[in-house]
Amino acid sequence: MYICPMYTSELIKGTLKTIILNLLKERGRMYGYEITQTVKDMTAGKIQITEGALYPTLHALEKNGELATEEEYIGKRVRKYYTITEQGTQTATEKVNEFVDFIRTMKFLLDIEPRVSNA
Amino acid sequence: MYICPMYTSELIKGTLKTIILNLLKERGRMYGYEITQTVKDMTAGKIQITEGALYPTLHALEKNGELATEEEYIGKRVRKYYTITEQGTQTATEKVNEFVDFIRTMKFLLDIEPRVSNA
DNA sequence: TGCAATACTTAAGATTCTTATGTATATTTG
DNA sequence: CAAATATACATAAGAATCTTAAGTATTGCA
Repeated sequence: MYICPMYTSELIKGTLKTIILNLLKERGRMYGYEITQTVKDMTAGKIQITEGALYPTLHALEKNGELATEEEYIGKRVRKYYTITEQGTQTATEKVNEFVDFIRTMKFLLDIEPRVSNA
Repeated sequence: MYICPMYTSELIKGTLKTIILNLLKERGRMYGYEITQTVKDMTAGKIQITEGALYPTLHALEKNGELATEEEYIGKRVRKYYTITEQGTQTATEKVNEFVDFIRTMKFLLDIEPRVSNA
């Protein structure tokens, strides 16, 4: 089995929105820093979302109506919680479906799996 | 099952080199236009490599010593055949392995599959 | 008390793609 | 047989998305 320390940035490119939307769809409510840490933990450090990539993406998703925010004070520090909207939930489903289909196509194209059937 | 006409460009981003190298590794000798058509056919049009993306990538791979070229005349028209080098073969294997690992990680992260084991 | 972790923001630069344009030959079709 | 389409290459401008970097400030720990 191939072990890799961290994926080349090209690979993760294009999946960031999918990851964020899906995580918020399944977990309900999260703040930015929490997202980076959760993804890092769940992937054993293989996917590390940088802050420079995360926050602009969160802002874009909010502006687009797929996420909503509520600020909360933890002591003196602001924390911005994100929740997914109805529209965001729909987008999340679509993006995951597209990704699943993409994986199937790539597996065939790269000849990774024996082609079982056309189902 | 989800049917999609063509993937959003973000998804394919980052897999172009992997696709090209692997195809040349398995098929031996191909020219640029042939690569675009083969990928289009194999993916039922879901992945369409544009020429603006293909040729610069081929040139970069050649410059990097992963591909070698030989020109051939088909009538009056030049055709540039690409073959993979030893170094390119190694890179192809690495990139495919990384992609397979990436798929596994993403499936877990997106909760697409039931987690069977940690193998 | 100083360093690491938490928590957010934004700007500059790199990479990789799309879109567009250019050139030219070969084939098909009305 | 002329026009449209397909084949075949190349490259430049612009868009999108990420990395790197720099800034600000609070909190926890050794």
